[in-house]
Amino acid sequence: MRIGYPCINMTVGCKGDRTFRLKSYSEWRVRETVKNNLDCLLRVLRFNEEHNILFFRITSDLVPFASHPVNTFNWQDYFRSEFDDIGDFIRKSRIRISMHPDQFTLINSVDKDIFERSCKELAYHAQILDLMNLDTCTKIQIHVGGVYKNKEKSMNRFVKRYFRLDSSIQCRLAVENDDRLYNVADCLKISGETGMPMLFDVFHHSVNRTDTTVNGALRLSSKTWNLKTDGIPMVDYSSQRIGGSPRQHAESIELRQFKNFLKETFPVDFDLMLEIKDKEKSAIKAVEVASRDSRFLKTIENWSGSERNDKS
DNA sequence: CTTAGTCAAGGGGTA
DNA sequence: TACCCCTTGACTAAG
Repeated sequence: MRIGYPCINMTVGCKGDRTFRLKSYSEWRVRETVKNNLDCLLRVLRFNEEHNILFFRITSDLVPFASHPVNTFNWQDYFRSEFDDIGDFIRKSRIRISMHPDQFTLINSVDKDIFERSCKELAYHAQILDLMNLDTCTKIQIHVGGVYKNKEKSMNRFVKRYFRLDSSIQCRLAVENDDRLYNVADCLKISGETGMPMLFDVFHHSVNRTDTTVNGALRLSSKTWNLKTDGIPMVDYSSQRIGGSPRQHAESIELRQFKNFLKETFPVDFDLMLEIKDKEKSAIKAVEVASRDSRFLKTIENWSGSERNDKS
């Protein structure tokens, strides 16, 4: 078990998701922004390694307008050595990476143009991971998409469209249950029809549930991950914001609940993404709690003495 | 300098 | 049809 958080670190003092307005687009601006974002990403990854945070979601905003026609700059070649270096660091530290395209990436959209744009956006995500030479255990997680007034048809459209995607994208995709439309059972069905692993989101399950328990859903989704090609399952975790609307994420991790979750899911192994607003602060607390859990300990201890700690 | 409006991209629910 | 929610700042022009 690795523990991590998404995209942003609030301690290190740099932002890895800087962007700008379309109106102020220039090649120079892309170059400067991507340089900043890649530098920052490496700093954040170093911070994470030092704190035993070995799971991290890379922001989709790494390259501004990456899949937009306005961006004709060949950032892939220009930053090749930076991507190489970051990838080397990730592999050496045994950090697990995921990405999560924004909600307008919809491969089941009834609108062909939206599907086309989504393909480009997914290609961009896969390209980032390819440039870092990361394997297929590195996942790009997406939701099923909209219902468009006919859920069954929309699920079938998702499956059909999946098979039209480039294999470099297919091999990295995981489908995640969302908080309103497609629950665990729906995603398991799609997983069965496509062969893609299902990423279980504990919080979404609590607001868009089936009659399966957390543990049941976890076990079912775990079976969809091929250990060799997909790695151990990824799981998203959050709790509800106190006093907030039912779908809002918590400000900080609720430790009592988290301990309970660890107990409840034992001994199923997975990598856990904490979708909590205060980011690395909660991740550090969770690592502290999990350091009494054998799944987490095994991960850390198995790696001592390996390359990772061989820095002298 | 501070502030408020705006920003590439969607879907769904409600009034 | 119009607006709000999800979520998230941070960019940018205006004051």
